[in-house]
Amino acid sequence: MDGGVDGLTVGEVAGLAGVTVRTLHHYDRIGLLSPSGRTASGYRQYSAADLDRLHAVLLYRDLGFSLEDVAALLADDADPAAHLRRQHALLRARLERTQQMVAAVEKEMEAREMGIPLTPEERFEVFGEHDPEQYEAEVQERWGETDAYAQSKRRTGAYSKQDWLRIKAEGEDVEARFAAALAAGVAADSAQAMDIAEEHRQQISRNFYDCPPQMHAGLGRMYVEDERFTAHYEKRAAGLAQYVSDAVQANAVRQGG
Amino acid sequence: MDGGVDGLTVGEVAGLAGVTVRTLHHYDRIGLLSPSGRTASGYRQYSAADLDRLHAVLLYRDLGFSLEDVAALLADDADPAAHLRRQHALLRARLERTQQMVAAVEKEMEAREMGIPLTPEERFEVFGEHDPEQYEAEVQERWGETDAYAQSKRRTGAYSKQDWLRIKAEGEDVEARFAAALAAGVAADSAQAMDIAEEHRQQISRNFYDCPPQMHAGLGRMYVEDERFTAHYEKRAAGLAQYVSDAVQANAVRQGG
DNA sequence: CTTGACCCTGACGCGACGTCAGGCCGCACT
DNA sequence: AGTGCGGCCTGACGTCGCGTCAGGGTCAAG
Repeated sequence: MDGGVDGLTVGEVAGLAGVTVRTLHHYDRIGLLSPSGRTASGYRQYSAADLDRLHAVLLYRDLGFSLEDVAALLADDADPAAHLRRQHALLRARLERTQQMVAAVEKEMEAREMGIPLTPEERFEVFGEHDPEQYEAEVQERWGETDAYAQSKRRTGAYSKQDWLRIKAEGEDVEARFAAALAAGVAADSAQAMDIAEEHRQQISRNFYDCPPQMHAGLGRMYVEDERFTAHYEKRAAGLAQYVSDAVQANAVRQGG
Repeated sequence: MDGGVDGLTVGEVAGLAGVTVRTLHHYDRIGLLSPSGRTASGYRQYSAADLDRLHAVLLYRDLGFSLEDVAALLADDADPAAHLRRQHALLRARLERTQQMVAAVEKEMEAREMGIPLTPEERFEVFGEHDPEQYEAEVQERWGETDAYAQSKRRTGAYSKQDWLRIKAEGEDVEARFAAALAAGVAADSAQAMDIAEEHRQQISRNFYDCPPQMHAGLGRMYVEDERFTAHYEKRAAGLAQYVSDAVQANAVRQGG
């Protein structure tokens, strides 16, 4: 009658939360999460409030905090709403960082496809926010755009030479057709130009990685934003980078709609 | 003359990659990443290829792989393009999971706002994919929608009672105005209904957490998708949940465009 | 009243480094 | 030519967050 809700055992909580019993023992031992009750025989009993706390602990832990820091966070302010706000902010930050990492990998895939070398800073910049000036000058002169470096980059690939030549030829073909369309005065958002763009997209998907229209649009933007990709296209024809970018984006809208 | 590129020292690589020298020593010791050269005096010399490998190591590590697994991954296939594809897929999976966690936190914030209890499974389901059937029945009968559980949930909040009453009153006000608009036959996508929706959004932002239009639209969808939220509105007036949802989404489009 | 699943408390082990300790390079500055 | 001083080397021990027995009590079912 006196509404004392009974608790869950370690095993039940462990099953619910997807952790081991040992983990819960550990959290009890270090005082991070002690069950609010025990049975006469010493069994741990976890209450609903304990589950709340465990939930917060696991989320913070998953976000990379040490258990000591988690304890501090949970001790700081007892307001649960504040935790939800903080967790929300932290998760959104993580989301953003992951998106940047995805973008970085996509950029690298595209760079590899074209044989364009990325600088070491560029490749690591997504890991932690260390000072970007620090090693810049020094590494620039060591690993600058020397032929040796570019070639070593290209050699690291373990493609079959056959495949590589075929892929290269396909790429050449599409680029040539883009250049021809540009020279002929075909509008970048015309069906003809978009068709070439679509073929470009499917080529990437076949040969390198799955490239949905939206991602393709991102690559298109990069062609005009990153000077090395721009240079790659401008070497063939003036204005080609912008032209390809426009056609790719127009095609993405067409495919997406 | 014979183009042997010289390497980077541990400190330089550490600075570039944002790790400590000790970490690089460790990776060398366990054979995960041994520099391709040494100076006469025993200094480690890292080549560009070593940086490539380190980059992959750090990415996989960041994704949660043990160093042993990372070694296996890197040994598996020497094709760098395969790694990029795999990393891309893993990152996208992580992105998705993070998005789910963000959504879960948002749902919980909203639930707390309305005093609706979430089941334990619901709160933990985003952590690891353990069998959803397993503990379902058992916990359902223990922690089902009893008053005791709901009340204990509500009590866990540490709001000042003043604040809580004011916030509650504000919520009541907006809900009442929604209900009145519905009763008066005002269309859900009319300016009047959207104005109430916008006030609802700003109320959430003020009292609970920053709620941009897009997120607000997500909440709106939940009002008709989750039966408990639906019930909350339907108790006041039939069709109100759908009405609020429509108004909120229309307003999101208006604000977003 | 036994059996098997679950609980308890030590206690040791392990992965991925952090953190000295003691000593060797290398370059600048005097 | 010496003399710092920062950076590099190799042990070796410490730490964190548990995993994994070992040895023993508990509890509902048969």
